[in-house]
Amino acid sequence: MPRYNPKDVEPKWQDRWNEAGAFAAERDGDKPKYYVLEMFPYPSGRIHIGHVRNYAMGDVIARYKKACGFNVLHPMGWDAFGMPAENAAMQTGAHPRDWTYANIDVMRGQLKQMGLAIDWSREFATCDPEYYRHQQRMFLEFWKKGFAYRKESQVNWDPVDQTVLANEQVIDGKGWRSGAPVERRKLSQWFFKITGEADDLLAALDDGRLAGWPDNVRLMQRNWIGKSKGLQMMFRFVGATDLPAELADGVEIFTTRPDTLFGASFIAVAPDHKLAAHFAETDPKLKEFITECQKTGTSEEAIEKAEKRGYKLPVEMGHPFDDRRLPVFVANFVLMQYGTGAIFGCPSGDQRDLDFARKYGLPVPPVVLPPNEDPATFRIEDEAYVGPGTIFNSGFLDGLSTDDAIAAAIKKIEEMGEGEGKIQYRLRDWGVSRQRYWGCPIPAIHCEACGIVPVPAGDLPVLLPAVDAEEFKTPGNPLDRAADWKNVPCPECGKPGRRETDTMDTFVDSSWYFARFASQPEDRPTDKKTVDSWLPVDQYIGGVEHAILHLLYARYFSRMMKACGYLSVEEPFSNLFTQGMVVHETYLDSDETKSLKDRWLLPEEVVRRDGKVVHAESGAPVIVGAIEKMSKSKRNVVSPEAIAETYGADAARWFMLSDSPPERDVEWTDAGVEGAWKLVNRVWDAVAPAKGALKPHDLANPPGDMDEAGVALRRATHAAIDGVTEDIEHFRFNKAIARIYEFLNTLKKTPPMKKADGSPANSVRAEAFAQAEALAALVRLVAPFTPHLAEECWETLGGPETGMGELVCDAPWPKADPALLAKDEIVLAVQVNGKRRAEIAVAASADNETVEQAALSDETVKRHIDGKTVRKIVVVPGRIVNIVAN
RNA sequence: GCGGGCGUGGCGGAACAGGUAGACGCAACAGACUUAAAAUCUGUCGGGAGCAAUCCCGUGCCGGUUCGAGUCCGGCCGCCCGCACCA
Repeated sequence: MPRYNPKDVEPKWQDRWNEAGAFAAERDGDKPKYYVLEMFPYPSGRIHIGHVRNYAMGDVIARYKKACGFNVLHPMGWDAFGMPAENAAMQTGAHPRDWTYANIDVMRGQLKQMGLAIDWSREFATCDPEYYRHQQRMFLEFWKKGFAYRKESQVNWDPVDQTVLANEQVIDGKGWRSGAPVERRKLSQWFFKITGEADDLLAALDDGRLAGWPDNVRLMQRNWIGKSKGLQMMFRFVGATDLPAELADGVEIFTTRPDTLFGASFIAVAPDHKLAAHFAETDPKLKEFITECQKTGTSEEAIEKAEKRGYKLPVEMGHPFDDRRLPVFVANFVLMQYGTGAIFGCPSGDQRDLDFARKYGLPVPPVVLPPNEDPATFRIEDEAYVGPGTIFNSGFLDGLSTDDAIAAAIKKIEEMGEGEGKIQYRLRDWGVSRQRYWGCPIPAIHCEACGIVPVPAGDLPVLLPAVDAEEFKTPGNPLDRAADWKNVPCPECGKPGRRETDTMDTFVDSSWYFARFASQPEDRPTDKKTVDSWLPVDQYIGGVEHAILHLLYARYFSRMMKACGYLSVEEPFSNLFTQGMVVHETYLDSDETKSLKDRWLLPEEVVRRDGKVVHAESGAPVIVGAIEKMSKSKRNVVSPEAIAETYGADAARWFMLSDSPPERDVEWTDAGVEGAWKLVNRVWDAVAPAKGALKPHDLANPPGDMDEAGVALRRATHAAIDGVTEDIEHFRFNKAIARIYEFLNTLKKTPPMKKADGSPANSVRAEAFAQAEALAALVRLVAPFTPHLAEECWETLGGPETGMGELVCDAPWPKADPALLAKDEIVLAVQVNGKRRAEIAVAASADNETVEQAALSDETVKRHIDGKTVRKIVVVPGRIVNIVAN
């Protein structure tokens, strides 16, 4: 019997698929379409095993759906713009373009080695001018329609590197590379008006348009959009102020809790608020305080976690409902981006306000009485009460519920003409400007006379200028220094102008790539008819880390593209699956004289010897660290190439889908992949001796004279088909795999049916049929998971001669016969007072009375109810019997 | 800080919609084959008591609902992820 050798077999079938054009998607005939898409990779250098898991999942779906008769689109491309290429340029001197395309070449080869059923003819990278030129064209249209606009916003600025920093590049308030304290700086930037679609983006989460999305992702998006109803109102200064006219009116605040207005004890504005800026002009200490606040990063997390601090302004404000005077602070926990950048503080009803009030000795009047509390004894100590209750200490609101009080307070303020009920969103407009080189240039020209002018459509694309690789080692944005490129005449007046040097956020690139995969006309982003024939994506698969931004931006982008006539769907992804990460142990060299950075060891540098973990070469002890997401910095990565080299792509794919549920993290272990390798061989060992077994049988016509063993095998076969099909449909790959194991165990335990001895001829024919059917099913069931192995088995069994398909990837998915799934006899557990005491076998069709009698007559059951009175018998048909006795 | 997720044998996990906890895999142990090892095959495998039949305990912790709770409810504890310029 030939040994299975993936090194020969896998490339052989990859070539055969290629020659046959097996995975080209074509919109012809009357087959229904199915679009499977995995989030495309960033070309970071090499494929890691996390990619293998992601793409293996999509591949199972693609191959399964193809077998089920769908016309499948399963494309691949590269999310190729972004910071790592520029970081690499700074470190190694390689030009981002060269670095990126070289990485793509390597990674394409690695993906092909995995045997994915991908239509490679549609591949592109987002840094291809042929892709981003269309993005520029859409940008101009969005601009014209008012979807794109400019406004000022805050960024993290590194004064040494002369660059804007991502939040992840700010560590303890300092730039990651320069170590210089980060400043917050205002820049004029481009935005997409995503808030204009906030309502529809929110509505679609619940109206069925995203029924195929996981609840947790929809919830995260709902929270992100953060629709809240509240009150926007003015607080007025007490007495005369010498403030300029635009500030003298007072401070406009937004609150979701107008019911707690009587609990107000201060007013606070954000450090970026214009009122703060005004007083800072004449107050150096305030100026210093604001600068201090700006050293906190721009992330919401950093701001929320920082100690609550404030600076008191020399003004006071009146309470709208009584004659109290409230102090006014500049406070570091008030966010300028949300609401109006100003709040009223109610310490008894908000933890941040309470912390602040305690720190600055402000009063804490309680105004919401929790249920079952006595107003005489209720006190706020260290915890604010944020829940519902009855309003007290609150004048005209006393005795109302929180909900009623909210309505009453809004009504009153509206009557007073001091404000109105308002809906606020947490969602902010999408800032798409990036002060970087390696991104899609924003097609605009600044002109002293004409302002900001669009690049004429005929002049597109605005290509990135050729920049010397050395340029990236100089601080700042190379585009700013590319004089030849930057200095151009204004397209409107012809006077000297300069190009916009901002490039687009890479989330823009990934917001429409799925549409471009479906349709790639040369002269426009998409051909509407073609793209509509494929969209929406039927199954989108990717990491949960994209649950909010990428998926929300893509949803918004579809709406903009629809408005411009490029496609017809609002929601581009009808079903979403978010898979977990691949994690691995980390290993640390025990030599503490080295810097931590240099002590991390690759998994292949480490071996387990006599229960100890040691360095493979030196034998020195190794510290086993936490199990973490695979990352370059901790070196806990395994190379898919090395795995494929040793065990083959099939084993790697199988392992990545077995054991752990796909939505959960999976730990990569050597033992695990060895287990998968064993499986590959067990399948081969089951198939190889049955060479040509399929040819003599017509699987559609089972013989009628099957004996018991044959019927048992057929039942197992059809149970496996049924179970695996259900499991794949529901993304339970780990369970599908468990069922395949079960089936294979049964198959192996069934004695060989082609007997050479004197068995009756009919029986041999019938049993051989059962076995052929089992093998044909087995091979097709494993095909989505281990496609190369399946092809080799299919050929060996004589599959091509059955008329089902030359290749198993073209063969139809097996169908379970319901008649073989039904059981005649079932085993029921019998409980006495809720504890399992016995099992009884009854006919599947037995009625409750029969079941009760069978249960009561069981010896063990009798013993347990002896001397007691049976009070009740619960019979759950097909499941359990519970006898209640005392 | 806010939001989301997860806690089941030595390990990854299974358990449908409240109905036999531990499917399937890994590891481990015992045996077969082998000069030997690897590979392969067979068996055992949550803890405890018992020769056995069988019984007691057991799904992070405390409490509740129910004939019946890993699953539902309330309260804790622990771990992981996201938070707008990483992709």
